[in-house]
Amino acid sequence: MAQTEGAEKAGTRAEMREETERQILDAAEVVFAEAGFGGATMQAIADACGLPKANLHYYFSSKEKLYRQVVERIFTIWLEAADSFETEAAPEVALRRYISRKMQLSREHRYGSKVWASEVMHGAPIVQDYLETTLRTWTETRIAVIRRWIDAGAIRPVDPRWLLYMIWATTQHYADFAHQIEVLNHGALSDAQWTEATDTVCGIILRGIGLNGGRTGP
Amino acid sequence: MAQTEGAEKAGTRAEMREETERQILDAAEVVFAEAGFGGATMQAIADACGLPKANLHYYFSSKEKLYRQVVERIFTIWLEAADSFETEAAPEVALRRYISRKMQLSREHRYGSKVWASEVMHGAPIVQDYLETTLRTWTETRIAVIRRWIDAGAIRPVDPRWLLYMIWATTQHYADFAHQIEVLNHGALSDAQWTEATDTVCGIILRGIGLNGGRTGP
DNA sequence: AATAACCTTGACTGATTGGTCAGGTCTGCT
DNA sequence: AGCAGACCTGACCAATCAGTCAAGGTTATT
Repeated sequence: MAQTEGAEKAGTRAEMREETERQILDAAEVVFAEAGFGGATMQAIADACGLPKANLHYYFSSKEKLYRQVVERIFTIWLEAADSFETEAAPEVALRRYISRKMQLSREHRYGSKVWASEVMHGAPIVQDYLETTLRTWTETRIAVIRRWIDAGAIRPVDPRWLLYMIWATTQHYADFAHQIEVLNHGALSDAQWTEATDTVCGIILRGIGLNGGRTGP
Repeated sequence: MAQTEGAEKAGTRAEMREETERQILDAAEVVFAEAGFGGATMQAIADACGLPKANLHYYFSSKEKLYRQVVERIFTIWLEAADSFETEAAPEVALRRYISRKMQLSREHRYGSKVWASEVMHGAPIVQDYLETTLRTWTETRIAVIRRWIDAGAIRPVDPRWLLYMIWATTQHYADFAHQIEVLNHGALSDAQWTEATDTVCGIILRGIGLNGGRTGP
């Protein structure tokens, strides 16, 4: 009974193991996001997913290993979203889609975003290599794309780096500073507000680099 | 000798106490920023300012009290910078000055910004009341100012909230994600890069809300 | 049914950490 | 000089936490 816990359907051994690991990772993501790596305790994570602490150590040999897997999972999701920055599309289309996707991610993966932010803020002790390899490569290809747009006169000449940082900062702010935003908003953002915020962010950035990004005419 | 430590000039008792407290707060700011509240240890802070741990407890009764003072000091600096958003100036002047000031703050108070970000990310357990009073009031007055600009047709109609969040996010990103930026940049940003980033951020945002914010013509 | 492999868990441990305290030192004042 | 009050600190707790372990339970396979 203990193994076929709750409402989950029993599957093969491998499926059940995967399911349990996912539950632990989900709980760990929230706890790490809310307390930071140092402030999080294995007991708190165990409580959050209703498992005894010793069981966590059966699936993840150490707190650091568990944390590493949480961060790696976030990075994977980030990478998938990064693909929505299509290098072949027109700047207006590519940027609008990328910004929208990142806003959606901030809404759906608030805790993941916070863990990533926390990790980078603390000097990326775990994911330093990702920054130097995957992220750097991705960034350089996108910088090249933006440069081409500039050379073609499609957008105003701005250093692509500052533009990318602006997009990352603005979109991730809605996850990382969600608490502050919700205090100022007297509650969580509504569907309409998320849409409006996304449109506004797209509008300002696109218009800011010389595109007629707004919904209404110039 | 222990009391007239290092190169500091001896002053009155009160001055020396203030000086020591400042040293501790400076060290604590860095340690809290780099390790988070939970990951920071009093011993690490003590080492960072070259004082025995017991001495820290003489000046600050508990880790939480020390942390609170660090956060309060940051909030004060933030408030002073917030004054550079002059409510009487033209939108282009007010916004450009405010953004520039915030960029400068990100450069000069990286650790403070990180502590604030961390505090808010974890649900503002210490500064919740500041968010609900001071920050909310400040934000509401600036929203009113921006609304007036919109009504006067000075800037395009955008919800002032999303604009403010964009400014906060973008400027603070240069402090909170400094590590990531420096990895991608292969080193710290130069004076010229800071100036260029500031100009670009100002340019995109001002242009994005319908002002001719760039240095060059339209 | 027997067996081996896998999973679960309460109880335990060594190490770390926030905080305390007694006894010492220094400073300013009379 | 002598005293009171402020300051300093090594040594010391009690609590907490990551990680261990042995014993028991469950499942798949033959």
